[in-house]
Amino acid sequence: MSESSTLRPTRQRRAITEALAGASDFQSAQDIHDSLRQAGEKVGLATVYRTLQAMADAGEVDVLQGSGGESAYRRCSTHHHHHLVCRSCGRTVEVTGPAVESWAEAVARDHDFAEVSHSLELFGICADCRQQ
Amino acid sequence: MSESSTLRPTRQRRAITEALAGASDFQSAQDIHDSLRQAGEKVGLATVYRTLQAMADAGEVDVLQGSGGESAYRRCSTHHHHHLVCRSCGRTVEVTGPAVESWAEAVARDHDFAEVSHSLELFGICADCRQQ
DNA sequence: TTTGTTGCAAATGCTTTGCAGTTAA
DNA sequence: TTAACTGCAAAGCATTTGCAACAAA
Repeated sequence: MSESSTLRPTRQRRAITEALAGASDFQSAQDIHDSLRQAGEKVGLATVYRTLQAMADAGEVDVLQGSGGESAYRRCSTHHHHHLVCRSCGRTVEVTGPAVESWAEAVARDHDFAEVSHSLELFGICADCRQQ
Repeated sequence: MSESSTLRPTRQRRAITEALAGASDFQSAQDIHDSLRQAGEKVGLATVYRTLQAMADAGEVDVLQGSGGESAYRRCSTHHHHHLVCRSCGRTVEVTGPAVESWAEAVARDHDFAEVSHSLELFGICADCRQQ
């Protein structure tokens, strides 16, 4: 938990950042660890976890909760948005939903809740996967 | 994974169902196990997990993915809806969002995705928790 | 030098499973 | 009797943490 102290740009940190930049879809910490391995970069698994967590705290990456207790990370634009994920191939599309945002706020107001945030993910089968 | 075979109404099964019925909010498998313990019902933790999973498969309960790799269960009305959960006390309110449903369908259509489902949860601080 | 970082291995914590005994049908 | 169900304890997994060696500032 290194608060907002000093973050050092180390080799490992850079490698992980690049691995995320190169991937188009969500990847688990272990996926990233494997990628780095194959790319010849030696980075400890614990370091991958720690770094990913730090990046998530800093809002540099998005976190998606898998159903098996594992988290998937993805480098993301900073503005608020959601994802449409293909259940079959994992392809991900970034989507925004103004309608949802305002709806969420209205609901929160109705029930007198403050500091409302929301998590929303859409799942389906993409056109490509349907064809075969 | 006992498909659509025969489901037997046992003492344990009943106890778990009642524990869920008595609770108003989401509870983890372990929470339920504890409740049963205190209520004098002796049910194995593994059984609680197996039963909860079976009920989830049957659509009798809702499953919420916690951030720490743990699942929370709740007896739920069968119609489609979402939840507004208090981050502080855990109080849960069931909400529906016609706007969200139609938005989700529209997005899916735009990107040519089929069989679209979505998971949506709202989190905030309820009025009671804010007062203290 | 000082302090954040890293790697490894050990330790967590939640959930699943193997197996033998138990129970509903 | 038979096929599910149960409990216990032993895995299984993803993730976290302690600690000594390291590296950036």
